[in-house]
Amino acid sequence: MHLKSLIREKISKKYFDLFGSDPAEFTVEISPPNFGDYSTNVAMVCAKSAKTSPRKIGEKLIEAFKEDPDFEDVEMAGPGFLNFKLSKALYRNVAERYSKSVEMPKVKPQKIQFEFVSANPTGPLTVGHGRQAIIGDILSRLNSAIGNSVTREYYFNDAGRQMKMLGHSTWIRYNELYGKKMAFEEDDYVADYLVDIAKSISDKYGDEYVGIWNDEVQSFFTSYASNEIFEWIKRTLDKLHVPFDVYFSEQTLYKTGLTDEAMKILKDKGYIYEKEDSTWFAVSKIFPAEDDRVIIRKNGDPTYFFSDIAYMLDKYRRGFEKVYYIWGADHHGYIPRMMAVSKALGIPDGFFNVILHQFVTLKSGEETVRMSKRHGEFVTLEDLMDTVGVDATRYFFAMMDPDTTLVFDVDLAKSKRMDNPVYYVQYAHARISSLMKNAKEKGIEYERASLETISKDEEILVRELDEFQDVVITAVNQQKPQKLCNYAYALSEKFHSYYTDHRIVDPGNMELSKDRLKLCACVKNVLEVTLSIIGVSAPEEM
RNA sequence: GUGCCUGUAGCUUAACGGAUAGAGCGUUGGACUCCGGAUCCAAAGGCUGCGGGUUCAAUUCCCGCCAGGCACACCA
Repeated sequence: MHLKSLIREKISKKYFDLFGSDPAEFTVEISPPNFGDYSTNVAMVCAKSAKTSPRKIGEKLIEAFKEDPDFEDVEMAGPGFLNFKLSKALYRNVAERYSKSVEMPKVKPQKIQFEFVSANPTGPLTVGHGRQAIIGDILSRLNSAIGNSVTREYYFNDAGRQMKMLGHSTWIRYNELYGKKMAFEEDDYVADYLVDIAKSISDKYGDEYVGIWNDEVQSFFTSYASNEIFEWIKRTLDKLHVPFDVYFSEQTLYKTGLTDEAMKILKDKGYIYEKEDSTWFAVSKIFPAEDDRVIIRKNGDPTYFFSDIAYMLDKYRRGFEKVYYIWGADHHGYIPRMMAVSKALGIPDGFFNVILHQFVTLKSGEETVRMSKRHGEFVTLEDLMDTVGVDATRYFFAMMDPDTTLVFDVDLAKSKRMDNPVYYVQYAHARISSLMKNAKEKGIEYERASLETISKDEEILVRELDEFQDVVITAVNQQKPQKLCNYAYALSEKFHSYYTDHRIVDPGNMELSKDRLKLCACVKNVLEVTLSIIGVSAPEEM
């Protein structure tokens, strides 16, 4: 059993026996050095309800644990912490388990959805999308791993104004190829990648569209360009190892009649009204401080917000218990109106969730690269991956709290030196792999080692191994992928330190060697699982 | 002006409300005739932006300031 859980259960039970009630919420954690192995604050948090002092509670618990063979020693220290020293047998059990496999904690399964990236096919993915892709991907991996049923979804607008501008811009580039200069319209896309697409059209269809602009040409250029770009986006995601289960097109909502249905529901409930020739959704009826929003424009075109309403209804109808929208921080103003939508549609609280992440800038040397999509001056996600590699790209996006702005240090990510955390962690794994190989060559079989020689320094490692489940749960609950990176780093750190102080494969002491190898195998297993969730490779050699 | 996010060592940052705020870079000084030196050990460097409050205990929770980022469209 997980050591902390074991200690926790023993405390709860003893406490109930002694005081006739359950203890208040308390913690069990790894002690600081020289305070035993694990410590709890139970005596302090229960003092008030038990109407006695922490010291008295602690003394009684210590007395009650005297005969427990799992605890070699229990002491009280500081303001009332109880510090436990665990038996060797417990440590052996834990190590034994991790040497075989790494179990994921399991939760009551839920059907959940993560919707992320969702970039419209008007241009390549940027580094900002990259951050979002990694956050979404890791949270998806985590939730699948603990037993939830996860759908990864990519939503895109394939109707509407932006698409039209994309088609028009491509057509202009196409005409340029034939020497016909035309003016871009105000919101057209001027970026260079459209030149390539125009060339490809020219290669296939020649000059048949030069100087001709009508609805048919419009729709041809729009769909040609968006298809090309979408393929490009998908290749990039593939390269980044971010798969999607569903690519959901906005048009579907209109084709299936879901938009009409959503409109009817909201109308019946009185959330829809007409004003100034437009149709409005009454956000203020739910959140008085918020402004109402237009869903059908004067010209009869629906806004994207209207699609989003129907899309939420669709998600709900599909039976998800929870949906997560992962958005860049610039979208945060969208949250209240979407929350209002979920309430207006009668969707239960807890269904609609948003995970926001702050922006990304790139740093190379002293120079900070600013993103400017508008002028076609931005670094694509693909360029970044080609420069620093997939592992570093993923790790660097994963290792920072989504709530903080991320300065992506390109030079650091590229470096194969010790200051690069990716290599530090991978190096630990490669080093252990090398040990295993070494042992194999010498014919040392360690799988069935007894672990009798386990002592203080090994226990440090075992405690760190046993943190794994907690880290996973915390990462999921707080939606913080960086917890995994921090953990992988901490475990690697403890291994490197252990390695330096102890000779693992010692021909002069076979029993010790086997025990140590077995322990290293545990570390390797946990590192592999952790890295696999981060989506970074665990190399045998580097 | 309103809302959201963030202020921790010179730099990048960690810390389910817990004990002496933990790392890396940089600086200084050390460690393999032996398993991968891409490693390890040590030193120096902190009124955790400021001021209140809650608590046995606050970097963490609450309130007010200050600073930076972002958003406030019939664009997404």
